[in-house]
Amino acid sequence: MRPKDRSSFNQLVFEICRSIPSGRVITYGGIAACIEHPTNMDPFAYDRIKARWVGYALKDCPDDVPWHRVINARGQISARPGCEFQRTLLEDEGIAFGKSGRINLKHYNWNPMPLKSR
DNA sequence: GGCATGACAAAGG
DNA sequence: CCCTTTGCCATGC
Repeated sequence: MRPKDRSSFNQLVFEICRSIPSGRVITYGGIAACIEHPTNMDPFAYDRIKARWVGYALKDCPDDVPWHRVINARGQISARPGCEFQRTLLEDEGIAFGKSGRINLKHYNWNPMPLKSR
C-alpha cells in the first residue's frame, strides 16, 4: 500500500469504528482483517502491518468515531496518554474489566460486516 | 536521508 | 501467563 492510499484506508477504519455498537469492542487486528487491499504482499505479514496502521488512523480521527471501542488483541487498552479516560468510557457502556485490566473478548468482541471478502 | 519510535500482533522461551 | 524477539513501515527529528 502506498502513502497515496492511506487516506482511503483511514476512511474504512473510521467507517468500521462507527459500526461498533455501544457496549462492544473490537481489536486493531480485527479492523485490519475486515479491510482487504490489493497488494502483492504476504497476507500473513500484511495483517499485522495493517493493525499498526489502524492505530495511526485513530490517532487523529473525526469526533464522531468511537475510537475508545478499539483495544488490542490481548483485550487491554493500549498504553498512551489518556488511556484512563478510555476505560471510563467503556465502563460507562457496561463493559467489565478483569482483574488485570483485561476485557473478555469472547463476550464483548464485535464482528463487523466485512467491507470486502477475504 | 539515515535513525529511532510506535494506540500492533504472532511466535518462541 | 509474562517477557522478548521479529516483521513492517509511516512519521518525526
